[in-house]
Amino acid sequence: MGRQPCCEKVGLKRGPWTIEEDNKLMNFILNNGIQCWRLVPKLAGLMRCGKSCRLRWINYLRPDLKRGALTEAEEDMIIELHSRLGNRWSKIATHFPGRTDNEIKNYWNTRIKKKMKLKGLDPVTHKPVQTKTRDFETNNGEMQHHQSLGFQETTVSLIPNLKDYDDQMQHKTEEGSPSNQSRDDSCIKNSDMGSSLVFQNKESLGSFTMDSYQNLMDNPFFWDCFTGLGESFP
DNA sequence: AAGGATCCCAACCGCGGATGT
DNA sequence: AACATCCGCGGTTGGGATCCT
Repeated sequence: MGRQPCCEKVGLKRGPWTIEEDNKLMNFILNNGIQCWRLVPKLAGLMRCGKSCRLRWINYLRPDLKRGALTEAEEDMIIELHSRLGNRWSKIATHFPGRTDNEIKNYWNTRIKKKMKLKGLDPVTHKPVQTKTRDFETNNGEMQHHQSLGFQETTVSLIPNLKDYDDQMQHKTEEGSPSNQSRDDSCIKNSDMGSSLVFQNKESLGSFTMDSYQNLMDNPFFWDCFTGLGESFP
């Protein structure tokens, strides 16, 4: 039942890394840098394949790694980025200095996915699993109350709109559209952690910033809009 | 206390793209 | 152009830790 070895070479060590191996790899890279991962294990005196060394360095040994649990703000940003980028974890991870794509992917799969399902949202499309939104809205007095507080219907469908927009942009890029602007550039004005995301040229959105998204997410009424959506869909 | 179920994450695999020859 | 090699990415899994009964 076991897995096939990732390298054909027999005798290479697999499984969890020991402290000694970590030290060897760390010392080697800090002293010599990385030219070719394939050569790293040989030169560092490790019985590992280059791929394994690369992964260990990137996901665990890198000195700039941020340790500890992800914050709520980071979690919200992951959701937002995932709604636009899909499962492109490495792209998403570039917005989180010190976090790895593996870490974000794991966090998504083990926690956010569940949270979204509990809120009645499809983790793939970010759309409510429910289709009869009209019935929901008309039968839900609270929803109307929230709208009277300033939450428009478009607010709830915001994430799906972003995804659709991103899909369209990707399609455009794949077709080799003369407008060569990258998808990220077209919708993110300043994508560094902590700065505002500004979505432009989208009829359905107008202008929308990450800050306002954060405000939305922080507002308990926003999440109330989804309460009960999942109950009718096991 | 025991043991079964579930959660979580480090590590692995296979694939596709980039680069070199 | 064709092939080989390497790297990086995303999906998946093994197994330790934790929770539940």
